[in-house]
This record gives sequence, C-alpha cells and structure tokens, in this order.
Amino acid sequence: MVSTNTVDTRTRILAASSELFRRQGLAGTGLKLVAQTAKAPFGSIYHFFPGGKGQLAEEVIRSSGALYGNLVMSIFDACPDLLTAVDVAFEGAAESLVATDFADACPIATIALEVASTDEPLRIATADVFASWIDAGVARLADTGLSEAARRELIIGLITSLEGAFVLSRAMRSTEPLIAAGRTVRCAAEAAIGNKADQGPVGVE
Amino acid sequence: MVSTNTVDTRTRILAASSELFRRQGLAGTGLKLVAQTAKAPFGSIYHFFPGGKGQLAEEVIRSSGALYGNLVMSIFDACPDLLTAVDVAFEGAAESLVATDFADACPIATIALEVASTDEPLRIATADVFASWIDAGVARLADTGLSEAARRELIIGLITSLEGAFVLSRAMRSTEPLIAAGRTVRCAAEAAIGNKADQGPVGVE
DNA sequence: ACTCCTCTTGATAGATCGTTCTATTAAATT
DNA sequence: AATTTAATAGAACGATCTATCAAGAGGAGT
Repeated sequence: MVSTNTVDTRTRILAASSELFRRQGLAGTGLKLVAQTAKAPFGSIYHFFPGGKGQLAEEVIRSSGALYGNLVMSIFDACPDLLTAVDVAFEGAAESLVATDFADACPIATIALEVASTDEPLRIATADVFASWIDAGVARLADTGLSEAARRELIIGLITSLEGAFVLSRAMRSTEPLIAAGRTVRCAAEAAIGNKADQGPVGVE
Repeated sequence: MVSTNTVDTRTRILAASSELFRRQGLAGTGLKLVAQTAKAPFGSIYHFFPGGKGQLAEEVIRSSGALYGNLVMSIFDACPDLLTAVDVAFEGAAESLVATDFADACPIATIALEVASTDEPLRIATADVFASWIDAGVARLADTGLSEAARRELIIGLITSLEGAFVLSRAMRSTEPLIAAGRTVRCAAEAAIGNKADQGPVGVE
C-alpha cells in the first residue's frame, strides 16, 4: 500500500541486468556486478529469481525484448507513411547510439549470439522475441496493401539490417553503418510499394 | 624439413579458438576448453600467445576476419554480375549455416558485440576487420560504374544485412531471415544500378 | 504479544576462470 | 658431444563465478 519512492528491487535487478547484458554480454556479466549495479543485496537475486542466472536472463530477454519491440513499433505509429518510418527508425537508432556512447543498441542481440548454440531455453526466448517483432511488423504494415509474404519479407529485411548495423556501428563507433542500412531498407520498401500491383511472386527470373 | 602430417600447434589453437569463440562467445569460452579442443597442451597457449587470452582473441579476430572476408569476396569473383553475387552470397550463407546446424555464421560478430564496450584493443580489431571488408568491397565494385559513395553504401548495406540475418537465423534456426535479407539487398543493388545515370544524390524527394 | 510472510543481508561453498610457475622432452646449433 | 632454444606438460595460485545458506528486519493479521 505504501508507495515507496524507490523502484521495486526485482525491477531494479531486471533493469540492471538488461543494461549490463546488452553492453558486455551474458557470460561476461557476473551476478555480483548485477547486484551492485541494481543496489540490491546479492541474495535478493536468488530470492526473486530462484532459477538463477538462467531465469534472470530469460526474463530480461522477454521483457526488454517486448519493450524494444514496442519502441520501434511506436515509430510506425508516429509516422505518416512507411518510408519516413524507416528513415526515422534508423536515424533514431543512430542518435540514441551516439547519446549512449555506442553502448545501447539492441537489448538482446548480444545474448542471442551467445546462447544460440549453447543454451536452448534462452535461444528459444530470443527466437520468440524476434518472431513477435516480425508478427507485429507484419500486422502493422497491413494498410500498405502488400501481400503478407511481401510485408513479412520487408519487415525481416528491416530488422536484420538494423541488427547488423548495430554490430558494425558499435564496433566502428560510427553511425555510417546505420545510415547506410537505413538507405538499403528504404530502397527495398520503395521497390515493394512500387510493385504493389503485381500479384504473383516477386522473383524476376 | 620433415613435413608433418599434423597441423602446427599454434594454428590448431587459433582454429579451435576461432570456432569456439564464434559459437559460444569470448567470455563464455575458457582456455582450458580451447586447449582441449585444439588437442594442445594447456601451457602451449601461453607459450605461443604470451599476451594471454587478449592476444589470442585479437589474432583470432584478425586472421579469421581476413579469411571470411576473402571467402565472401571470392563469391564476387566467381559471379558474372553484382546481382547474382548477392544472391549466391546469401544462399551460400544459408546453406553453410544449415550444414553446421546453425552454428557457423560470422566468425567475429559475437566477439564484436561482446567487446564493443568493454575491451578497447579488441574493439579496434573488430573495427579494423569490418573496415577492411568495406574497403575490399568498394574496390571490388569498381567496375559497376557507381560512384564511390554509392558503392560504399551498397557494400555496407550488404554486410549489415548479412550480419543481422545471421543473428536472427541462428536464434530462430531458420534460413528465412537470410533469404529475406538477401532479397532486401538485391532490391537496393537493383535500384543503385538502375540509377547509375543519375549523378547527384540518390534521394528521390 | 505472537505468528506468519516477504524481503533483506552477507558469509560461504565449490567450481572454474585466467595466469604463472617449474620441470621435462625434442630439436637445432655450436 | 655440449649447449642453447623451442615446445610440451600440467600443477598451483589467487581471483571470480554461480549458487546456497542461515539469520534478521519489518509489517500484517489474529
């Protein structure tokens, strides 16, 4: 009942983990540092996450994955059309990357690569997040009049370009990859809209 | 003089590290496992790499980065034109990913994300590799008649799409992201070639 | 007052990490 | 043959990791 002015300990642990995991990876982040960053007692981690690091990581993946998906999707809500949404998405990503000294990119990409071949439950969690992003994007693009296959291809192209651009931009400490990737996706989007009339498969053999 | 039928120990350590690092990350791979995988005595790691894990990782990044760059670049040599090269590159990546049970993708992407904000020497190493890929690609596309800026944008778009598609494909255990990313890059390449005559900026306002 | 119950707190265990160390064997050089 | 160098081999060290444990603080309800 008493509304404490401080945030929930559990939430603090989750937030600290999310930030640390995406900056230095899952295996590279110790729980001691998590507790310290969250200003939480060490034992509280195992109080709220009895499943240990695995459970903590899975909740981080799913919660921050959903959060980031909503963030990107809100850009599409705020933009009049698809093309400007693509531009704004990549420009916004570039800005926030610079603002955080090239640290805060995708919250789950680092974890996804780490666990893809080593931890099946966590791999599934990252796969679920990516799948939900794709589904949300396909639904969001319904008003474009494109076929579902075309929308799916487009949104996957956008996500993959964004993810890959994060890799290069963080490594090179430059927004150039993000800008170039944005232009690439824009080209694909323009082509898709231009070919709207075509019904059949896209492939030009 | 005597040509041993076995490979150099140093090379074995490097190869084992490269494979392990890209599958389970840098922080997630212990040197004990490296020695064991390389069938090398543990002490030999520090004999050949006195700088420890850092030196080993840097050599892995630079050597396997150069190797992978040459691999992708050889596709462009074997293809008659840019468009088919793009197709072959993404299809080949999809095939080799399936062949290795979605394990062997880009040899340095996982490391790049891990070290981007935590280890400056290694971050620089990954940045150097990406920069060399871009430079090589720009040079390779010289015969397209595109401006250097256009070539650069195109090749960065290709690399970022490929990297991002690896992330999603490995996580989802599906080649769909790689296929979709390939189509996206193909669209951008077609648009670039189509606009070859235009001299000014690409933007169609 | 008393009993739950949630949460806090830090010590501690046991394993593994990167690193260093000494000792031994193999090869090359003088 | 003698000596130096390269490589092998793994034990040992301190630090850090995940995970567990026991003990206590604070409130709510009876």
